Amino acid sequence: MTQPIETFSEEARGHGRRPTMKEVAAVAGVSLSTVSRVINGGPTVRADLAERVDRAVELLGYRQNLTASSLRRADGLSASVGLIYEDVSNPFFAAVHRGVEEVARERGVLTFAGSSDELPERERDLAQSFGARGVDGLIIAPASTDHSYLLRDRAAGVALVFVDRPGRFIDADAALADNAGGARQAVAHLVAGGHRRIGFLGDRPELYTSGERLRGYREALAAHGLPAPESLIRHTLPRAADAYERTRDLLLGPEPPTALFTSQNLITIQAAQAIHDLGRQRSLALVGFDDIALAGLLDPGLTVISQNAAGLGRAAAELLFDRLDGEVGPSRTVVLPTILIARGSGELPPPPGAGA
Amino acid sequence: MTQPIETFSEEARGHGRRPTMKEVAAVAGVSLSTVSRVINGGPTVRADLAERVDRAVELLGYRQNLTASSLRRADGLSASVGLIYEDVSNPFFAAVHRGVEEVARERGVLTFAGSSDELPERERDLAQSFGARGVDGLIIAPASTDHSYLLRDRAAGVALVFVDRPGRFIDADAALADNAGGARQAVAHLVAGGHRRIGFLGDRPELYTSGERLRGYREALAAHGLPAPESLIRHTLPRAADAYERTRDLLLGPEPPTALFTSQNLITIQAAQAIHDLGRQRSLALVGFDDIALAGLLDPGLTVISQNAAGLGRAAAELLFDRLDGEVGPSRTVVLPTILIARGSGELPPPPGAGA
DNA sequence: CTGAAAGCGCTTACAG
DNA sequence: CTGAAAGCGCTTACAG
Repeated sequence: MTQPIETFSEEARGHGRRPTMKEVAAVAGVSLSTVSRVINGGPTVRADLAERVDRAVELLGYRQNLTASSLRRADGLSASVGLIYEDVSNPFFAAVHRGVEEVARERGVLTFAGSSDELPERERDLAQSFGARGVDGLIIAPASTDHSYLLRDRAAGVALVFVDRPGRFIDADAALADNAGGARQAVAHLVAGGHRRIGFLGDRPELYTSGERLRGYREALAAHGLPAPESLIRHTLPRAADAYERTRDLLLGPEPPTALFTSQNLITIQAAQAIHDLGRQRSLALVGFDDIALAGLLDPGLTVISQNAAGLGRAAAELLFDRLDGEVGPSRTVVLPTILIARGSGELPPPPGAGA
Repeated sequence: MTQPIETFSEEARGHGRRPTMKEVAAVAGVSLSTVSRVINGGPTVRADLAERVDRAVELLGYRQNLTASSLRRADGLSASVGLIYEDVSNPFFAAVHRGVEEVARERGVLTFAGSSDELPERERDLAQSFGARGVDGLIIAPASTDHSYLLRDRAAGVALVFVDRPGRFIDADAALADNAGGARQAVAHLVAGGHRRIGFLGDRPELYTSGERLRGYREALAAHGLPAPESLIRHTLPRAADAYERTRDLLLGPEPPTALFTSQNLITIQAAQAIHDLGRQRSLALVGFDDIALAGLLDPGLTVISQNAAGLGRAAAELLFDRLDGEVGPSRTVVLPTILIARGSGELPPPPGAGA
């Protein structure tokens, strides 16, 4: 393993200025107004003047200053939206980001992303920073538990949509997965496979998604007349990395489950590692929420509840643009269904003597 | 599986206005200048006036308009940087993003991200959009093959750093992984394990990283006196998804390799799937460039060349902020080392009769 | 220390 | 159709 290497090469850096519209006007020999009309595709400019402007733009390498433009513009729009979520490097949020971007791009709108690290104060800082930069809308996967601070921004005309988790203490549009339904699918699947002791491994329970998935887990057990003792339920605190230890606790405890439902991609990865290290990958059933790369290549393959992350991003962006287009109706919540993908780990039977 | 559900609830949306500094001044009974001084932490404001301003800010819910602010500011800085890369949903770039954000955050600088989809024209559009919004700097993982279009932006004072791949036709700072070195590590490892027919599966060869990794592959084979016939080399065209088919071509062809080096995370995933589907996971050695979640849980585990993606992002951001801090020296290239992580797939021996 | 005035780069009524 | 002027929300010399 080598050390970092630095190589050097030469070139002076000019700290010049960007040409202004005024300079373009001077070069083209027209007024500032005319240049503005040409740049903004105004309908009524004589062909030869437009031509002169275009040449001057080309010559000077002029680029419109959008911040100055939106400052004076009647609609005040900046053609940008802010996206705030927990962690850029979580593949789930990356896919949400992708979905938002796809829709925004079609409208020539730029996406600014920032991660909150699950810290309420960082979420607020980011929302404020985006607001101070004049974004037209905000898409937030909430970390904080009180979003009333956003009421002012919305009153100021900033469109607002929540994704993955709804806002709290604010009534706003949201795009959510069917978290409880997905959890019910997972548990029902394990019950159908003969399991009666099914463990739950989740995030901090205050998190909306984690709470909903726990609710679905409990509902499904109740629907099948099975108990849900607290001894089968574990929460990772404070980070998903703890899932490795929590899995060991559960499996090495006095009354271990015969199957495990893990509520999130990073937790599933840790749990799978722990199960593997205990040599239990063929004797403990596992269903995880969120699909994961390589899940199909494990032996057995990893059974998952897949949510449509890019779809959530797209749905959130569509809700947002509806508002920017003038939609003034009551707030809407879009709930996307989940899919169970059976690959083997969720179909392992309980050991002969277990259960009942 | 249920249909998407929409639920409605009620609340009127106010499309009001954000309070201005002028209004704060009126409420506080001071001049605009004084408010500006208080907001920007100016040194010389009488305590009681500052107090009145603070109260007015609180009362009105005033938030500074940063676009107007940077428009008039002497340094013209906007405290934001733009990040352009191929795909938000590729975990490698997500980790780079994360690294950039960590460093930017420490300086109160916001990160705006956009993906180029590997399209040169989209990269240019994004760079232009970011420029029009007044970013202080641009960090680019290049898709295009000619970056001279950025010379103007840099002349206008925009700091510029490339990450993962260097810029072309422009002399600029860059943060790169030791691509060729990592590939040499991979091949040397396989050769040491007894392999003499080692296949290469890479991206489009025009891509810098892919080209470098191919070069490292060839150099390592040459260094060990082994031939590198074209029949052992495959490129995915146009997308990594083709890697599945290319792997089959290679393994089912007339003179199949006994080991495979895959040059990128998405390609490795496809190749591993193909190898698995052919039932060759225990008889074909595999080393992939880039680490992947769950790689350790495969059987055998996946041996990889790991690059420090977050480190690349951090290094790029540090180069950028050095420039913004006034560093005017020649351009610098930081090269980060790679690490080989042996997990099993790269240590499989060639079959008894194979090779020389 | 404070305020009135000019001006950042643009768009938009308003005359012509 | 075109241009001169006002003004978006702010910062920054410049007087006082």
